[in-house]
Amino acid sequence: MMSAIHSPQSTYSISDLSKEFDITTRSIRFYEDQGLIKPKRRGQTRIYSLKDRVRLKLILRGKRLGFSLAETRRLFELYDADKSSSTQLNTMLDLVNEKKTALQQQMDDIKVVLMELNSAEQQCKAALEDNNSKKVK
Amino acid sequence: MMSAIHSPQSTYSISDLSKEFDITTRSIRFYEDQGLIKPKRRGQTRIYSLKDRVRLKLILRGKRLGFSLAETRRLFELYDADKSSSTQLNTMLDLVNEKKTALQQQMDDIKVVLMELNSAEQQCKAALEDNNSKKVK
DNA sequence: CACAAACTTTACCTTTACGTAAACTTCATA
DNA sequence: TATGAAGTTTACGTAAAGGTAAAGTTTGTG
Repeated sequence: MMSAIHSPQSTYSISDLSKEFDITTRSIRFYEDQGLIKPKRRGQTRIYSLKDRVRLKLILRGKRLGFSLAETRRLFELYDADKSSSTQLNTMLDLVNEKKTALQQQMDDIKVVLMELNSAEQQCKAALEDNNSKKVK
Repeated sequence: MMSAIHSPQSTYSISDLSKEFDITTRSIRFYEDQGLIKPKRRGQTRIYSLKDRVRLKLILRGKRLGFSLAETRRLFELYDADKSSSTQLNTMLDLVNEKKTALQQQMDDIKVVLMELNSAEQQCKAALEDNNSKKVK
Protein backbone atom coordinates (compact mmCIF):
# COMPACT_ATOMS: atom_id res chain seq x y z
CA MET A 1 0.00 0.00 0.00
CA MET A 2 2.96 2.28 -0.66
CA SER A 3 4.23 3.86 -3.84
CA ALA A 4 7.97 4.02 -4.35
CA ILE A 5 7.92 7.19 -6.39
CA HIS A 6 7.40 10.21 -4.23
CA SER A 7 6.58 12.88 -6.73
CA PRO A 8 3.18 14.49 -6.13
CA GLN A 9 1.35 11.46 -4.85
CA SER A 10 -2.32 11.45 -5.71
CA THR A 11 -3.75 8.86 -3.37
CA TYR A 12 -2.91 7.93 0.18
CA SER A 13 -3.66 5.15 2.61
CA ILE A 14 -4.94 5.92 6.05
CA SER A 15 -1.58 5.13 7.59
CA ASP A 16 0.23 7.37 5.08
CA LEU A 17 -1.82 10.26 6.36
CA SER A 18 -1.66 9.26 9.99
CA LYS A 19 2.13 9.26 9.75
CA GLU A 20 2.39 12.46 7.77
CA PHE A 21 0.21 14.43 10.17
CA ASP A 22 1.13 12.51 13.29
CA ILE A 23 -2.41 11.65 14.29
CA THR A 24 -4.04 8.28 14.87
CA THR A 25 -6.08 6.43 12.28
CA ARG A 26 -8.86 6.60 14.82
CA SER A 27 -8.91 10.37 14.49
CA ILE A 28 -8.98 10.23 10.71
CA ARG A 29 -11.91 7.84 10.72
CA PHE A 30 -13.62 10.00 13.29
CA TYR A 31 -13.35 13.05 11.05
CA GLU A 32 -14.99 10.99 8.34
CA ASP A 33 -17.71 9.99 10.77
CA GLN A 34 -18.36 13.64 11.43
CA GLY A 35 -18.66 14.32 7.73
CA LEU A 36 -15.43 16.26 7.25
CA ILE A 37 -13.78 13.99 4.71
CA LYS A 38 -15.19 11.46 2.30
CA PRO A 39 -12.51 9.10 1.04
CA LYS A 40 -13.24 6.69 -1.77
CA ARG A 41 -13.14 2.98 -1.10
CA ARG A 42 -11.41 0.14 -2.81
CA GLY A 43 -13.31 -2.77 -1.39
CA GLN A 44 -13.67 -1.68 2.18
CA THR A 45 -10.29 0.05 2.30
CA ARG A 46 -10.25 3.82 2.38
CA ILE A 47 -8.42 5.63 -0.41
CA TYR A 48 -7.63 9.27 0.27
CA SER A 49 -7.23 11.85 -2.46
CA LEU A 50 -5.22 15.07 -2.59
CA LYS A 51 -8.39 16.91 -1.68
CA ASP A 52 -8.86 14.73 1.37
CA ARG A 53 -5.29 15.47 2.39
CA VAL A 54 -5.79 19.20 2.03
CA ARG A 55 -8.90 18.94 4.14
CA LEU A 56 -7.05 17.08 6.84
CA LYS A 57 -4.49 19.85 6.93
CA LEU A 58 -7.26 22.42 7.22
CA ILE A 59 -8.96 20.45 9.98
CA LEU A 60 -5.76 20.35 12.01
CA ARG A 61 -5.04 24.01 11.49
CA GLY A 62 -8.59 24.77 12.55
CA LYS A 63 -8.07 22.75 15.68
CA ARG A 64 -4.93 24.67 16.53
CA LEU A 65 -7.02 27.82 16.31
CA GLY A 66 -9.76 26.41 18.48
CA PHE A 67 -12.31 25.64 15.77
CA SER A 68 -14.56 22.75 16.67
CA LEU A 69 -14.97 19.98 14.13
CA ALA A 70 -18.54 21.13 13.62
CA GLU A 71 -17.40 24.65 12.74
CA THR A 72 -14.84 23.39 10.30
CA ARG A 73 -17.40 21.14 8.67
CA ARG A 74 -19.74 24.08 8.30
CA LEU A 75 -17.03 26.01 6.49
CA PHE A 76 -16.38 23.07 4.18
CA GLU A 77 -20.08 22.75 3.43
CA LEU A 78 -20.41 26.37 2.52
CA TYR A 79 -17.27 26.26 0.48
CA ASP A 80 -18.71 23.36 -1.50
CA ALA A 81 -22.09 24.96 -1.72
CA ASP A 82 -23.98 26.12 -4.73
CA LYS A 83 -22.25 29.25 -6.04
CA SER A 84 -25.39 30.43 -7.79
CA SER A 85 -27.41 30.64 -4.63
CA SER A 86 -27.20 34.20 -3.37
CA THR A 87 -28.67 33.10 -0.07
CA GLN A 88 -25.88 30.63 0.48
CA LEU A 89 -23.29 33.15 -0.59
CA ASN A 90 -24.62 35.61 1.92
CA THR A 91 -24.63 33.03 4.66
CA MET A 92 -21.05 32.34 3.80
CA LEU A 93 -20.14 36.02 3.85
CA ASP A 94 -21.64 36.30 7.33
CA LEU A 95 -19.74 33.31 8.60
CA VAL A 96 -16.52 34.54 7.05
CA ASN A 97 -16.88 37.91 8.71
CA GLU A 98 -17.65 36.32 12.02
CA LYS A 99 -14.51 34.21 11.81
CA LYS A 100 -12.44 37.20 10.73
CA THR A 101 -13.55 39.19 13.75
CA ALA A 102 -12.80 36.32 16.09
CA LEU A 103 -9.36 35.80 14.62
CA GLN A 104 -8.52 39.49 14.86
CA GLN A 105 -9.44 39.35 18.52
CA GLN A 106 -7.31 36.27 18.92
CA MET A 107 -4.36 38.01 17.28
CA ASP A 108 -4.69 40.86 19.71
CA ASP A 109 -4.85 38.44 22.62
CA ILE A 110 -1.75 36.69 21.39
CA LYS A 111 0.18 39.92 21.07
CA VAL A 112 -0.63 40.86 24.63
CA VAL A 113 0.29 37.45 25.99
CA LEU A 114 3.52 37.38 24.01
CA MET A 115 4.53 40.68 25.53
CA GLU A 116 3.73 39.41 28.98
CA LEU A 117 5.65 36.22 28.38
CA ASN A 118 8.64 38.23 27.24
CA SER A 119 8.44 40.30 30.36
CA ALA A 120 8.17 37.18 32.52
CA GLU A 121 11.20 35.80 30.73
CA GLN A 122 13.24 38.88 31.52
CA GLN A 123 12.25 38.75 35.15
CA CYS A 124 13.20 35.10 35.37
CA LYS A 125 16.57 35.79 33.86
CA ALA A 126 17.20 38.70 36.16
CA ALA A 127 16.24 36.60 39.17
CA LEU A 128 18.57 33.86 38.04
CA GLU A 129 21.40 36.38 37.73
CA ASP A 130 20.62 37.62 41.16
CA ASN A 131 20.65 34.12 42.62
CA ASN A 132 23.94 33.41 40.95
CA SER A 133 25.63 36.52 42.25
CA LYS A 134 24.52 35.50 45.72
CA LYS A 135 25.99 32.05 45.11
CA VAL A 136 22.62 30.39 45.67
CA LYS A 137 22.67 27.23 43.67
CA MET B 1 -23.75 42.70 48.46
CA MET B 2 -23.14 45.69 46.20
CA SER B 3 -21.22 48.87 46.76
CA ALA B 4 -22.63 52.08 45.40
CA ILE B 5 -19.28 53.72 44.83
CA HIS B 6 -17.57 52.37 41.77
CA SER B 7 -14.09 53.67 42.14
CA PRO B 8 -11.46 50.88 42.22
CA GLN B 9 -13.49 48.27 44.02
CA SER B 10 -11.38 45.95 46.10
CA THR B 11 -13.71 43.04 46.76
CA TYR B 12 -16.37 41.38 44.65
CA SER B 13 -19.18 38.91 45.09
CA ILE B 14 -19.48 35.92 42.84
CA SER B 15 -22.34 37.50 40.94
CA ASP B 16 -20.39 40.74 40.47
CA LEU B 17 -17.76 38.77 38.63
CA SER B 18 -20.18 36.54 36.78
CA LYS B 19 -21.89 39.65 35.42
CA GLU B 20 -18.69 41.48 34.61
CA PHE B 21 -17.19 38.60 32.66
CA ASP B 22 -20.45 37.16 31.44
CA ILE B 23 -19.87 33.68 32.75
CA THR B 24 -21.95 31.60 35.14
CA THR B 25 -21.27 31.34 38.85
CA ARG B 26 -20.91 27.63 38.21
CA SER B 27 -17.85 28.31 36.07
CA ILE B 28 -16.28 30.55 38.68
CA ARG B 29 -16.73 27.93 41.37
CA PHE B 30 -15.39 25.32 38.98
CA TYR B 31 -12.20 27.32 38.46
CA GLU B 32 -11.80 27.42 42.21
CA ASP B 33 -12.34 23.67 42.36
CA GLN B 34 -9.53 23.27 39.87
CA GLY B 35 -7.24 25.38 42.02
CA LEU B 36 -7.09 28.47 39.80
CA ILE B 37 -8.50 30.98 42.26
CA LYS B 38 -8.73 31.00 46.03
CA PRO B 39 -11.25 33.55 47.24
CA LYS B 40 -11.55 34.36 50.91
CA ARG B 41 -14.75 33.51 52.76
CA ARG B 42 -16.99 35.51 54.99
CA GLY B 43 -18.92 32.74 56.65
CA GLN B 44 -19.53 30.47 53.73
CA THR B 45 -19.84 33.26 51.19
CA ARG B 46 -16.98 33.77 48.77
CA ILE B 47 -15.22 37.12 48.74
CA TYR B 48 -13.13 37.86 45.67
CA SER B 49 -10.15 40.20 45.70
CA LEU B 50 -8.61 42.27 42.93
CA LYS B 51 -6.06 39.52 42.45
CA ASP B 52 -8.84 36.98 42.00
CA ARG B 53 -10.42 39.22 39.42
CA VAL B 54 -7.18 39.58 37.49
CA ARG B 55 -6.81 35.84 37.51
CA LEU B 56 -10.28 35.36 36.16
CA LYS B 57 -9.42 37.70 33.32
CA LEU B 58 -6.27 35.72 32.62
CA ILE B 59 -8.15 32.43 32.73
CA LEU B 60 -10.63 33.65 30.15
CA ARG B 61 -7.97 35.04 27.87
CA GLY B 62 -6.14 31.75 28.17
CA LYS B 63 -9.28 29.93 27.16
CA ARG B 64 -9.69 32.10 24.09
CA LEU B 65 -6.18 31.05 23.11
CA GLY B 66 -6.87 27.38 23.71
CA PHE B 67 -5.06 27.01 27.03
CA SER B 68 -6.56 24.30 29.19
CA LEU B 69 -7.41 25.16 32.76
CA ALA B 70 -4.60 22.86 33.85
CA GLU B 71 -2.07 24.77 31.76
CA THR B 72 -3.22 28.08 33.10
CA ARG B 73 -3.01 26.77 36.64
CA ARG B 74 0.51 25.61 35.98
CA LEU B 75 1.46 29.09 34.86
CA PHE B 76 -0.11 30.61 37.97
CA GLU B 77 1.74 28.17 40.19
CA LEU B 78 5.07 28.98 38.66
CA TYR B 79 4.35 32.66 38.79
CA ASP B 80 3.67 32.38 42.51
CA ALA B 81 6.63 30.13 43.06
CA ASP B 82 9.71 30.70 45.06
CA LYS B 83 11.82 33.29 43.23
CA SER B 84 14.99 32.11 44.91
CA SER B 85 14.76 28.61 43.53
CA SER B 86 16.81 28.50 40.37
CA THR B 87 15.27 25.17 39.50
CA GLN B 88 11.81 26.64 39.55
CA LEU B 89 12.93 29.66 37.58
CA ASN B 90 14.37 27.41 34.93
CA THR B 91 11.21 25.36 34.77
CA MET B 92 9.34 28.57 34.29
CA LEU B 93 11.67 29.71 31.55
CA ASP B 94 11.11 26.44 29.73
CA LEU B 95 7.36 26.71 30.00
CA VAL B 96 7.42 30.34 28.90
CA ASN B 97 9.45 29.48 25.84
CA GLU B 98 7.17 26.60 25.00
CA LYS B 99 4.16 28.89 25.16
CA LYS B 100 5.92 31.55 23.11
CA THR B 101 6.66 29.06 20.36
CA ALA B 102 3.09 27.81 20.33
CA LEU B 103 1.71 31.33 20.17
CA GLN B 104 4.03 32.30 17.34
CA GLN B 105 2.78 29.28 15.43
CA GLN B 106 -0.78 30.30 16.20
CA MET B 107 -0.11 33.82 14.94
CA ASP B 108 1.20 32.39 11.69
CA ASP B 109 -1.83 30.14 11.39
CA ILE B 110 -4.11 33.07 11.94
CA LYS B 111 -2.40 35.18 9.33
CA VAL B 112 -2.79 32.42 6.76
CA VAL B 113 -6.43 31.84 7.60
CA LEU B 114 -7.18 35.55 7.55
CA MET B 115 -5.76 35.80 4.06
CA GLU B 116 -7.81 32.84 2.95
CA LEU B 117 -10.92 34.28 4.49
CA ASN B 118 -10.32 37.55 2.69
CA SER B 119 -9.93 35.70 -0.55
CA ALA B 120 -13.12 33.74 0.10
CA GLU B 121 -14.87 36.99 0.83
CA GLN B 122 -13.80 38.47 -2.48
CA GLN B 123 -14.95 35.39 -4.34
CA CYS B 124 -18.32 35.50 -2.64
CA LYS B 125 -18.78 39.12 -3.53
CA ALA B 126 -17.78 38.53 -7.10
CA ALA B 127 -20.18 35.61 -7.36
CA LEU B 128 -22.95 37.75 -5.92
CA GLU B 129 -22.24 40.45 -8.49
CA ASP B 130 -22.34 37.86 -11.18
CA ASN B 131 -25.64 36.49 -9.97
CA ASN B 132 -27.08 39.98 -9.84
CA SER B 133 -26.03 40.85 -13.34
CA LYS B 134 -27.74 37.68 -14.48
CA LYS B 135 -30.83 38.76 -12.57
CA VAL B 136 -30.76 35.60 -10.47
CA LYS B 137 -32.37 36.47 -7.22
C1' DC C 1 -42.25 37.67 60.89
C1' DA C 2 -42.10 36.18 56.28
C1' DC C 3 -40.46 35.96 52.06
C1' DA C 4 -37.54 36.60 48.14
C1' DA C 5 -32.85 37.10 46.42
C1' DA C 6 -28.43 35.51 46.55
C1' DC C 7 -25.51 32.31 48.23
C1' DT C 8 -23.99 27.48 49.25
C1' DT C 9 -22.95 22.15 48.51
C1' DT C 10 -23.72 17.77 46.33
C1' DA C 11 -24.44 15.10 42.64
C1' DC C 12 -25.63 13.54 38.36
C1' DC C 13 -25.87 14.89 33.11
C1' DT C 14 -23.89 16.47 28.61
C1' DT C 15 -20.85 17.41 24.68
C1' DT C 16 -16.52 17.04 22.13
C1' DA C 17 -12.83 14.49 20.55
C1' DC C 18 -10.93 10.99 20.61
C1' DG C 19 -8.63 6.14 23.25
C1' DT C 20 -8.96 1.36 23.65
C1' DA C 21 -10.35 -3.20 22.96
C1' DA C 22 -12.58 -6.99 20.53
C1' DA C 23 -13.47 -9.48 16.65
C1' DC C 24 -13.18 -9.82 11.84
C1' DT C 25 -11.27 -9.41 6.74
C1' DT C 26 -7.54 -8.80 3.16
C1' DC C 27 -3.27 -9.32 1.42
C1' DA C 28 1.60 -10.08 0.89
C1' DT C 29 5.07 -13.19 1.89
C1' DA C 30 7.92 -16.90 4.34
C1' DT D 1 -0.71 -22.67 4.03
C1' DA D 2 -0.24 -19.95 7.81
C1' DT D 3 1.10 -15.99 9.84
C1' DG D 4 1.54 -11.21 10.47
C1' DA D 5 0.71 -6.44 9.08
C1' DA D 6 -2.69 -3.28 7.92
C1' DG D 7 -7.21 -2.52 7.32
C1' DT D 8 -12.23 -2.63 8.95
C1' DT D 9 -16.58 -2.18 12.21
C1' DT D 10 -18.75 -1.92 16.64
C1' DA D 11 -18.92 -0.53 21.07
C1' DC D 12 -17.77 1.01 25.42
C1' DG D 13 -14.59 4.28 28.12
C1' DT D 14 -12.59 8.80 29.26
C1' DA D 15 -11.18 13.67 30.21
C1' DA D 16 -12.34 18.53 30.07
C1' DA D 17 -15.44 22.07 30.98
C1' DG D 18 -19.02 23.09 32.42
C1' DG D 19 -24.95 22.64 32.72
C1' DT D 20 -28.68 21.63 35.59
C1' DA D 21 -31.33 20.35 39.41
C1' DA D 22 -32.18 19.57 44.31
C1' DA D 23 -32.02 20.98 48.80
C1' DG D 24 -30.45 23.82 52.10
C1' DT D 25 -28.50 28.51 54.37
C1' DT D 26 -28.21 33.68 54.91
C1' DT D 27 -29.64 38.16 54.64
C1' DG D 28 -31.96 42.34 53.87
C1' DT D 29 -36.45 44.40 53.71
C1' DG D 30 -41.57 45.24 53.52
